[in-house]
Amino acid sequence: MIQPAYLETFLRKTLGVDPGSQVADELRKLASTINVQRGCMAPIDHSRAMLVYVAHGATKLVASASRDREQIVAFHFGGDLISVPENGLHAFGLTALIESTLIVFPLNAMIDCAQGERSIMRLLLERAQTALYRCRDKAVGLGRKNAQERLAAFLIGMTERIESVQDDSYVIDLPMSRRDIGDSLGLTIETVSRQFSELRNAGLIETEGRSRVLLRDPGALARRAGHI
Amino acid sequence: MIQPAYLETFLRKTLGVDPGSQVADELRKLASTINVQRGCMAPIDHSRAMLVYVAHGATKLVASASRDREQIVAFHFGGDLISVPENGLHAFGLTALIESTLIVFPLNAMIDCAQGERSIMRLLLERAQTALYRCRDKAVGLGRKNAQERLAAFLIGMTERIESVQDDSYVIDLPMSRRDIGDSLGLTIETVSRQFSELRNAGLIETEGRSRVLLRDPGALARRAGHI
DNA sequence: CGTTAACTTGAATTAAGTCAACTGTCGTGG
DNA sequence: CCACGACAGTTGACTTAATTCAAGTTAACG
Repeated sequence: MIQPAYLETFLRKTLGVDPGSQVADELRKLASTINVQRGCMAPIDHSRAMLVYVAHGATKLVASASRDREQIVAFHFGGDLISVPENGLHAFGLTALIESTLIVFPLNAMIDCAQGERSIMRLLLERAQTALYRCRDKAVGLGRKNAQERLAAFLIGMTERIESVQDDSYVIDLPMSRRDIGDSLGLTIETVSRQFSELRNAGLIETEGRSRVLLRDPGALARRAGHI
Repeated sequence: MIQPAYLETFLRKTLGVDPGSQVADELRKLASTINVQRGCMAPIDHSRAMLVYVAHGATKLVASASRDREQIVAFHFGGDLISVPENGLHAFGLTALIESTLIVFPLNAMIDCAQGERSIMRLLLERAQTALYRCRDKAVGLGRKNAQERLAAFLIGMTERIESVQDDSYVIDLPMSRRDIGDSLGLTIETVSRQFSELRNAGLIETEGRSRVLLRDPGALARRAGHI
């Protein structure tokens, strides 16, 4: 079930557009709000670049390097803006990790109609920069870090994005599976599992069930992440 | 020796700004044009994000994962725009591969003064998207491709950017060393060398001296690159 | 409470890294 | 213009981190 309010909130709060303005009207025409169930791929037209706003939920942006070799390029959470490229070297797909509401715009049409609005252009540019910086950090991890450093960096990064504090140690409820973590870190599911065990044995983390992780010593974890 | 004309050309041709306008004047005040010798790091203030235009030359953007583990995040050539982040998780440095002329702007100040100009904002956004897409493709390679696929993809990618045709086969003069290629592909110098030899033995490429590569069978090379 | 899929653990394999020796290229100075 | 030196690149032998294959466990859901 789609809350039409999501689009209005996005226009007003995120883009800072006057709901009565002509730009708002044009953007409403371009937008399609979709609800995607856990594990389902968002039905996105991949023949042109799209801009997706995560109104609510969590998603993964997956590239297929080839048959059964997938690389998760980024995870996204409520409030994030995702730029989904048209298919090029690799095929991209956007999949919901939990039930999510997404607002989808054709990127170029959206820019055409927003280019007069300073606040929108500025926001898009800032978000693109953030995505670029995150992607670069990911590249550094994939290129030059070992399995343990990658997992530690992943946990630290996730904590910054979905943290909730509980008696002086950070608690995160990961919406993604071990397979997703592996596909994001360029590792196999088994290696991810072994590294979880090592961090657990070292007393740096605890786990509860499949998804909950408690960071018992964030400082030590950050050191293992190989951040200078 | 710095050609002052570079800045004017950048303002007029790349940004599409009227040289007599107030914006042009403000941008001139923000810009610093520097000449960087082969192998030297550009003297950039890393306490804030910078935007660098490569007026002429070739550069590498390097992140230090930690002592003697460097990851090259991107290569750039004349006409490219680079967004150099302020130091965060990793320390970044921009180094010239050959003697280069760079025009450096503080990113935020530049956006402040350009945000009224549609063409500039649009250009910056497009360039940021391109950088993001390239970075994602790099992440896919680093996460899910083997050494040979990485080198093949690298050669194909470089050909698209610095190609010159010579009797029906592509010829590229790589401005970077084997070490740079390794640091970009997340491999050691020895592995890069072995993969060059394999591609050579397979008849897909020939090499002349240290830097020249002839692509004898670009189609087969692209197939080895693992592009779908 | 049972079933299934997700996760974990262990043993064997492999791709890439490391260490070490050798060779080729390129720039310099005789 | 050639010879030399220094460094970049290549090749080989060995090591290792992560993958693969194969059993177990455990968590979550009906």
